[in-house]
Amino acid sequence: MLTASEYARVFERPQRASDRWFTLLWRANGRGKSRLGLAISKKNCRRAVDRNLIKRMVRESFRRHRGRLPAVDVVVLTRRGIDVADRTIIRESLQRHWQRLSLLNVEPAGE
RNA sequence: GGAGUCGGCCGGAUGAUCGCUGCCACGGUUCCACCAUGGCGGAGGAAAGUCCGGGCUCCACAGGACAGGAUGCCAGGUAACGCCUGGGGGGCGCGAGCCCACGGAAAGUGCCACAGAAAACAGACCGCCCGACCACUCUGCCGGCGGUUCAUCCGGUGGUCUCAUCCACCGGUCGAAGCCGGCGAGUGGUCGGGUAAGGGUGAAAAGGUGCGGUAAGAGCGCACCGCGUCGCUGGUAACAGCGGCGGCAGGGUAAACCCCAUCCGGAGCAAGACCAAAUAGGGGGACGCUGGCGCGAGCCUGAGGUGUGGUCCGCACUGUCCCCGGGUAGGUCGCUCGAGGCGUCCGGCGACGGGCGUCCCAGAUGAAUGAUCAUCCCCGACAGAACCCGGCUUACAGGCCGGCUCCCACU
RNA sequence: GCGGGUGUAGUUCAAUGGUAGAACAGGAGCUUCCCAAGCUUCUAACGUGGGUUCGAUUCCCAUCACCCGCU
Repeated sequence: MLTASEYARVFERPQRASDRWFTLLWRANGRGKSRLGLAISKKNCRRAVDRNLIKRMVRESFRRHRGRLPAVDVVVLTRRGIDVADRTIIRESLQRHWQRLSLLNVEPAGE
């Protein structure tokens, strides 16, 4: 996702799912493919190195699961404690999120 | 071999596949955008903290002064600095070496708790010394009175045999106790003076040590050191050395106010420049409209139009078109060739400067480095560019190189 | 990117450069048949590291943590 207005459209009327590490907000976009947005707050993750690392991991994981996802705009938010979590745990958490998202029936993007 | 100190450097490596991103080339459609293929790149020594200094951009500005802030031994380096280099001075360390906001307290103001006699301006609590007086004590000295016994000594006379010796007597000398007077010493007290050596308090109380000197003392005198001042010499200078003179000024604190010298305009790439939808509003022009008022700009009124509604009534809204400028969303530039890196030569103790050669080495903008696999090792710390650069500071697994110092052992 | 503020007992706050204090909380005791309240008493702190000073919570520098503002 590229612009502030696209993010705002998701935050306006999102569907959501969360676990200990991440909160995912999504909304159908009617474009025929899924798009990713990141919101890694400085409050939950103080060091720039950790924020960049999490963004890389989310991007890579999204890239590998993208083919099975419905046509939604999804925004990934972090929760507190993410900066001290183990990498493999974060990776598994992301995989569960994508699998769950791919099984959902997403209603078309009605305004 | 051990301990230490200073300086420099590295910050996992290699390969394969799938991805992300910038530029270039050639294509896919004609340009842009986008896509494909190929090539070349793609986080740090601190990218960090934002503590200083500059470049760049915009705003302001004749010059000066005040206010405010910063800096503060000297010289140099630099675009500049609160940085660096070299030197001086002080402190610490056996040493290599390390540390220092290191101008001014005879311009003024403030503060210095407790203790102490006294904390800033010269004084004096104890003590020491001198003098006077009073009281007491005492051995000592002098003079007078007194004068016993013994011994000594001197002189005389006599005896024994001249002398010597011995004996006796006389005189003198000496002389105990006691009394009187004077002197002296000591102790205590009062008063008057002289001292700042010593004691004690403190972080700090009118230089230090020694000798002389003195009633006791004192730079009172002298020597050395310290201080001040003058001169000479060395040094660009800070400063150092030597010599003369002065016996000696006068507490500390300026990271308390302050004084002196030097420097500083303000903001920051979200600076700034440009392009520019939709909606509302501003300016200008043209056109259109029932009636009324007005010379006119215009005002009032309705009609007309749009929406609601099956239709009428009703209700709500309302000139149309074109141009201009500001400007929001959004976008483009600024944006990386630079006080640049590497190599080499020259100048300089050095920081650094100069010449030549060579290289182009991140430029994102919801913000790029990841995933999987293989091999190796010491199994990988602190940590992610956001306009750029020079410093400082802070964080950091492990490792490499070099200089120097101290100790131990052996040769 | 720029700028400001605050760190003191377990908590909330004070304090001219000269012994760090108050309230609440906690412990012990008294009081009560017991509890509460009350009374007495005790414990406990200057974020960290340097420097200036005789002496620093206070002054200066650095650093760490937290909070806030502008764009």
